[in-house]
Amino acid sequence: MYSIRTNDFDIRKIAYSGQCFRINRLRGNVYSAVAMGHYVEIKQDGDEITFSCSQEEFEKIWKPYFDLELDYGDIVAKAVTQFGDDKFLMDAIEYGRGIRILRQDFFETLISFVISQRKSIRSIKRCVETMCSLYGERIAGATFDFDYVVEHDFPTPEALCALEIDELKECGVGYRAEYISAAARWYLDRGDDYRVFSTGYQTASNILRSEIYGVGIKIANCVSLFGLHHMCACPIDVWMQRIIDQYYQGGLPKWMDWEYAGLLQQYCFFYIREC
DNA sequence: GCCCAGGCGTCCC
DNA sequence: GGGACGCATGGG
Repeated sequence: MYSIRTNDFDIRKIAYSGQCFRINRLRGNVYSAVAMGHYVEIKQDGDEITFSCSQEEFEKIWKPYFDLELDYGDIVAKAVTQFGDDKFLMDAIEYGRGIRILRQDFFETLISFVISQRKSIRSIKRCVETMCSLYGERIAGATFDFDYVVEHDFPTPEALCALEIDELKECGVGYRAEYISAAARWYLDRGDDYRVFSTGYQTASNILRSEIYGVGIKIANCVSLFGLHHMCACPIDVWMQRIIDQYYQGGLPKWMDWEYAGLLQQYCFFYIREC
C-alpha cells in the first residue's frame, strides 16, 4: 500500500465524471481501477488517498494516470481570475472540484468513445467491461484484502482487429461494431504514426475525424482531451449543448476558447448531470 | 409502447 | 455548410 495527501483529488467524482469507464465503486470509499495493464484499489479519506500497490507502481503508473504532477488548484485559480463573472461556470467548478483529466491509454480511449455514441455512461461501461472480459488479456493485481485478484486488460489493437463483426457485437455495441473494427485497423495501419502523438490539438483532432470511420467532431475532441491530454479540447455532447442553450442563450461561452477549456467542460458536464 | 443516451454517416439542398 | 433521417441497444 502507498498513501499520498493531496487536495484537488476526488475519486468519486473522477469515477462518475464520464471520461473513464473502468473505475468503479466497490464499497463505501473504496474504488477499483483498471488501466495501462494494471489493477489497483483506491481508498479516500478526506485528502488522504491510499493505493493498494507499491510506491514503485504508483510512481510509474498511477501518478501519471491521475495527472498528479499538474497543479489543478492553480488552473482553477486562473479560471476564477479570468471568468469570475460567469456564475454558472463558477458554480460548476466549485461543485466539480477534485475532478482531474486522466492520462488514459490512447487506443482504449479511442475505442471507448467510439462505443460511447448515443449510449448512456452506464451502457458504455457494460460494453467496455464485456469487451475486456471476452477479448482482453488477463492481468493480476493486489486488493486491500488479498494480494492477488485476476482482471482483464483492455483488448489490444491486434485482438480487436482480428475479430469478426459478429464477435464485436457480442459486446452489445450494435452498429458501432463496424466503427470499432475500422478504428482498430486504422490504429494498426497508421495510428502509431508520430503524426497523431507529436502534434497539437487542431491537427490531431483533424486527423482523427477525417481518417477514422465512425469518429466525428465530438469523439475526436474526447480522444484529444482524454487520450492525448490536449486540455483545450472541448467536447460538446447533448449535455453540454443543453448548458449552452439554457445558460448561454445558444452562444459559445468565452471560456471555451481557453487553453484549459476541456477541464472546465468536465466540471460543467459533471455539474449539470448531478444537479 | 414511448423517449433518451458523452453522435455519426448519408443524402439532399 | 447545414438540416433531416436512420441507426442497435438498454434503461426509465
